Amino acid sequence: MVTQKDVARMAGVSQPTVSLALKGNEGSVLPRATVNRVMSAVETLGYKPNRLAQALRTNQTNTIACLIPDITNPFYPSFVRGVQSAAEAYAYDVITVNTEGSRSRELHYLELALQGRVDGFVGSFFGISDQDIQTVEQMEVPIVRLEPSHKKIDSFWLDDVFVDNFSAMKKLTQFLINKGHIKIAIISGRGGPQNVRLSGYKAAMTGENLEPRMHIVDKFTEFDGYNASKAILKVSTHPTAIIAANDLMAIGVMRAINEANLRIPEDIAVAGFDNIPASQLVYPTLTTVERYQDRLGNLAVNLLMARLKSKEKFPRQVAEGDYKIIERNST
Amino acid sequence: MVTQKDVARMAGVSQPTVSLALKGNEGSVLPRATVNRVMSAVETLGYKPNRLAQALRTNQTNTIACLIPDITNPFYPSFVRGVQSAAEAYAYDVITVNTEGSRSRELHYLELALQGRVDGFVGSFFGISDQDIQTVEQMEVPIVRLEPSHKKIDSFWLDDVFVDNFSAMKKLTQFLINKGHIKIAIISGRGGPQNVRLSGYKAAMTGENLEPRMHIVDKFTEFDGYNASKAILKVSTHPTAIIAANDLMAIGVMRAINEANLRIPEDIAVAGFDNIPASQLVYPTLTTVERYQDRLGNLAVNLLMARLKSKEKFPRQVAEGDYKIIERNST
DNA sequence: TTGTAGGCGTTATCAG
DNA sequence: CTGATAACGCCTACAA
Repeated sequence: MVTQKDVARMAGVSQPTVSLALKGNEGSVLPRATVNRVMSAVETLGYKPNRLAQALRTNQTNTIACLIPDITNPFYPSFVRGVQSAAEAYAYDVITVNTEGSRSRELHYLELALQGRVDGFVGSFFGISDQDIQTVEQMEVPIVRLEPSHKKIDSFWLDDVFVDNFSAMKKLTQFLINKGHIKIAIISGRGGPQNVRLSGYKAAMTGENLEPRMHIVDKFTEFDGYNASKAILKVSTHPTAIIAANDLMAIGVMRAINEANLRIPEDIAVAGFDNIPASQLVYPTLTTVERYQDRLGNLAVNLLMARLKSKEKFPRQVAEGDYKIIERNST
Repeated sequence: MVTQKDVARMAGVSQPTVSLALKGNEGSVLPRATVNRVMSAVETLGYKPNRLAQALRTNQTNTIACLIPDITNPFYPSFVRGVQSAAEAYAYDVITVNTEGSRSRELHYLELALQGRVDGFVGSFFGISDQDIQTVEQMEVPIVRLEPSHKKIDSFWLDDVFVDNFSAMKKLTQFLINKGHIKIAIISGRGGPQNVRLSGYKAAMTGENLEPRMHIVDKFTEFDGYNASKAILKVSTHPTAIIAANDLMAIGVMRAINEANLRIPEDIAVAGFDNIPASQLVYPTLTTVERYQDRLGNLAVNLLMARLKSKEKFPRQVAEGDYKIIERNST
């Protein structure tokens, strides 16, 4: 490994001088000539700074961790992508970790910071509830969470980015109502973002004096959507539109409708949530809600960097991301 | 940050003794009592070893980099997952990087090793051609590539894992032939794995004295599959089966067939390659080839670890992964 | 303008 | 059995 010492020897200067020359101070205390000599030595030797040593000395690793429940869940890769590209712009590395959404694993990975491995966190913390905030506060590590809604808490370390799932689902429901649908059912789970979406649906329906038809499921796969719709379609007064709280379930809904020999959207309209890649590959293509996860990733990193670059604590930041109803052929 | 010094003070020993106690030598030179005192101090103080400092000292970071072209490409997440879970078992961290498949970015990220940030690499190197091997050799960093076929080269640092794309596609084609198809077309690109698959198709067809019908495309999206099939379907003697070199294109093929008011599989059978999540969400579900990417990820990490754990160089390793024809409703 | 000295937290090699 | 001591590569005073 080529070190500053090697460079120093070659340039005929001392090692600290090399260090100085490399950081290229604009007010440069060093004379041009010296800097040039050092630089050409760096060049010919192929010196690369050892970032571990830098980190040990400066106490910052230029690395952040990105925690997500599961990289194979189609919602996350583009968030990760957004995080990585933003981080790269700041010359930061990203360690991506699958937490399985479990609290213990989330807490476990937060220890990466205590081991001096990362400077901060970005990601989706399902497990860490508001009562863990104390723990987090005393770790004194900046964290930016990806949340389903605006949470009001006090903290000097926990920032949030969020998309307003409530109004997104409210708007999606309203969109169907405006299309003339009266009997609109929803299939949704109770956890995390899905619960918030459920409320949005309810708000839209009751706001128009329509009766909410809610079908609660435990898990959120295509299969769960399929099963739930089977039940829904059995009833003779079945709805003319079904909303699923995510695209995977919506695709299951579509299959059930197909098998019942009903047409989409003529007999029953279907809408989903998330705009996963598959949503435009199914037939008919699925109306859904885009959350611009890549931008959320960017946003999250920007908030994190604001903290990392600032020497002083400052109160919690919350940034809202865009969403958009994507109208396709299923409605 | 709690350091060994703090622990030492609390346990009434010197700092190096703490270091000794922690690594729990089985032949333990240290008396039980001392170890216990140290351990309880570790416990109460919540000491976590600073891995940067360890890395600086030992010259190994316990981190590997996973290079892939694009995390949003549905093929990769489960490979990454496999890599991460295997690495975790070895107590290694994984830094995942998107290279865009560009040679310059791949070479750039290989510098992570020179910066002392990672111990080795795993992933898909599209850009690094065989002529870069010299460069790689003199970096003296272990790399395990995910390759589309068995490549015979000499190296002490480059290992490969691969799935035999040639025989997989040959088998898939044979599968269709056995179903009675005579006129079977393929839509494929020329690059990387697709080229190998193309050869497999050709081998199967000529082996049965059937005329290959090859449609070469430049890119490999759903849209490209759609366009290519439009052309194919125009001809009156159109094939009774279409193979696409990946699932995304196959799904495009299915759409084109739908729009031509033909039935799948009665009029035309369709098969893809990769078993991406969407392939079982489309209607009808798509017959395709599973490559068990998660296992490949595991395998790759295992090969890498063999090198990292061994103090001596040894000749190149090549490991073959499984594949399987997944028969679904499109054939 | 440059070099010397000290230290970041750890491990390894010695004496004692 | 244990405690100094040095070293990993780098950065930051401060002194020359």
